[in-house]
Amino acid sequence: MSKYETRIQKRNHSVIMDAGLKIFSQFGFRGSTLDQIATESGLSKPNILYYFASKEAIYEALLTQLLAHWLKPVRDINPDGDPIEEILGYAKHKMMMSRLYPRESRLYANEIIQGAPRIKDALKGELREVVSTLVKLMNKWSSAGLIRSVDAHHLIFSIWAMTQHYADFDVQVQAVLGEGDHFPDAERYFEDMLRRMLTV
Amino acid sequence: MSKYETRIQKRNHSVIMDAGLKIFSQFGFRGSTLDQIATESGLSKPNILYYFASKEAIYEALLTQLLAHWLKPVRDINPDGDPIEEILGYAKHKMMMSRLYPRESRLYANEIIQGAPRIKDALKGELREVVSTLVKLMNKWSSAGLIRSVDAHHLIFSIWAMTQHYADFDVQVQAVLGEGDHFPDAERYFEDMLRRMLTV
DNA sequence: AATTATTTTGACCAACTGGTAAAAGTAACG
DNA sequence: CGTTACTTTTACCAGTTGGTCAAAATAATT
Repeated sequence: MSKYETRIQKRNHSVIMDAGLKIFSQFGFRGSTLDQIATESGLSKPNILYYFASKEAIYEALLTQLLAHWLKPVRDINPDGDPIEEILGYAKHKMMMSRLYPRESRLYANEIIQGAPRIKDALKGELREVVSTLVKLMNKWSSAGLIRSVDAHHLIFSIWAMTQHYADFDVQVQAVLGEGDHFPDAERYFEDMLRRMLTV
Repeated sequence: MSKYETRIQKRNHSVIMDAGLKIFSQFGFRGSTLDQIATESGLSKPNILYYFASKEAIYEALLTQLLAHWLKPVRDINPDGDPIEEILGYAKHKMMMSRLYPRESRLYANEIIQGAPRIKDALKGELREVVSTLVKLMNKWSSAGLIRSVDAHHLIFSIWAMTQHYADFDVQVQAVLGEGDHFPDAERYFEDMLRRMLTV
């Protein structure tokens, strides 16, 4: 039932996804061209269209893959773990993803900024549902006096905003702080912030 | 010395800037076309190019105007005012700008995400300088025991990240929370967060 | 080795892109 | 009213865009 059977298909499929990620994350959907993706992947343009039906198909495959990758750590939050450590663990994981996969972050940011024309349904469905579950858990925790009472939705937004910022606005961060790895300081600040917000 | 003398020039110049802002903020520079801007502004394409030398010229004019608009409230922070209220005032002002001018925010975000090819110099110059001044002021305040000792750079980043988020990721916020004005709740959460971070 | 299935390429296309040139239209002004 | 300066449009262009098609090249299977 697998769609990509031969080793050539497997390899080229992933080569194209890689190239697509690099190009789309830099220029957005409309700003990217198949020629760029072709050059980047080392394949010819018709060859790419042999593996993907269209430019849009590559982009959508990337978004789908991304959203799954994105939501997993939220789902992995353990309702029976230590509340503060669970939330901090998620936040740190998200920050690590920003450091290791900034292109994914930028691809997503590009899509959202432009109104999420291709994943609005997933946002209103899957994402909303996952967030809703997490919010209920947080509210349970704060009712039980395990964390401070905060607006759970906006707490989650602040985690996303911060982690996303260090990936998407990297150029700005580097311009202000100078070139280098600023994630250690960012993480320290971020953890302090969350502990202050969550500690009763 | 003024570049736009006649009333027709004034009107059309601003009509084009408006249309450009709308289009560029939605699709980024490469994803936007002069035809779109022409349609949006109600002028013909050659007529637009009578007022601006090129597509890029419109875009750059927008960015320049934007950055000034952006940095002003940072410069307006009063070193002799009450530290916490000054910082909170700036943060709230920035949040208000996100609510009132989300397109400007998105235009900027688009530019930065794509590596800031056209304003990197301004970031390394003007922006860095303004931030540097503010950081020194904050450090002075915390040395004097007026605010808690925090990493001033990352505090500023967290203000930018949060405010930018509610403008740029509006679709996502709406998808998660449902349609409506979520700024009041956001502001309440944000103020609480900053007070927790800054209060000794 | 021959046949079949898969992969790659080169030539091509219609639609769209940013931008130009010149002429026609309109406003300003003495 | 006539002249001059400004504004707008029409027609156009060369380069790029996403995508197609049939043929050639390669790999897999018998």
